[in-house]
Amino acid sequence: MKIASFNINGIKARAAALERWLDSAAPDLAVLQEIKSTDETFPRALIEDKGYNLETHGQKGFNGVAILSKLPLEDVTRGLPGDDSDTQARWIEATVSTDKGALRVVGLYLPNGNPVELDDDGAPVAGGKYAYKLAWMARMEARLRALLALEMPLAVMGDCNIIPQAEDAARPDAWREDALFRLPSRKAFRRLVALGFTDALRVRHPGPGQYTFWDYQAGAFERNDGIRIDHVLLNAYAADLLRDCRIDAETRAGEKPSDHVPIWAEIDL
DNA sequence: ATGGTAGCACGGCTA
Repeated sequence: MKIASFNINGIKARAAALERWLDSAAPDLAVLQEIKSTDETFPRALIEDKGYNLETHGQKGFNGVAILSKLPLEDVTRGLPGDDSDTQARWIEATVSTDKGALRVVGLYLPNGNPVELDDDGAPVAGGKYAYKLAWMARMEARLRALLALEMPLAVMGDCNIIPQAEDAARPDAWREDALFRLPSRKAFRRLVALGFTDALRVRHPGPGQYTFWDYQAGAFERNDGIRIDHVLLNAYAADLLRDCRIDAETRAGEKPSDHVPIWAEIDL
C-alpha cells in the first residue's frame, strides 16, 4: 500500500497539478493539507472520478485537510481534541483495512507559528501564533498517546511545519529564530516523535538535502533553497511494515505547482 | 530593514 502526504496550497488552484500527481504516483491513500476550501465547495469529482473515496475537513479560505483512499475510509474523525474553541481545520483521521490488517491514518496541518512573539522573559505571548503552535503540539501529544494505545499500525502524516535538524534546511542559519526551526519548536517535535515514532524518510534515506518545501519567493526552488517540513511518522507496528519512503520533488518543477511536494511511503499492507 | 510570490476572494490575512 502506497500512502502519501501533499500540502496542495489550495484545491481549486491545484486541480491540474493534483490530477497529474495522482495519475503518475497513483497512491492508494493520500492526506492533503491547505485545501483552503469548505466541505461544500470542495471539487469532489476531481478525486472521486479517479476511484478514490474522499473525506474532507474544510474551512473557508485557510487551512483544511482531507483524506483520499481507494480503500473505504472507516471511523473517520475530524479535528484535534483538547480545545473546543479552536475552529481551525488541521486534523483528520481514518482507518483503512486490507486482508493483511488495518492501518490508522492521521492527516495533519501543524500551525506555522510565525511571527514568533515573546514577552520580556522569552515566553510565548498568550494569544499569539507561536503560543498557539506550542499549545496545539501539546494537544497533539495527548491525541497521539491515545492512538498509540490502540496497539495497531499508525501513520501520522502531514505538513508538520517543523525542520527537525539543520541538515533538513539548505540555509539553517536563516531559520534559527523562525517558528519552524527555533529550539523550542524542535524540542516539542522531538518529544512527539519520542513517544514512539519513526521518521520514515530518515530511516530509508538518511542524509541532508532532501526538501519538501521551497518558497515561491526569490527563486527559492531554482536555487534549491528548501526545507524538509512534511513528514511521515510511523509507530512501531507500521515501521515494521515500511518498504520505502520518497519525496516527489519533481512536482515542484511542474506548471502552477504547490510550494510543497508530496512525500510517500510504501507499506506492506 | 525591506521585499520578494501565491491563494482565496475581492480586502487583507496567511504562509
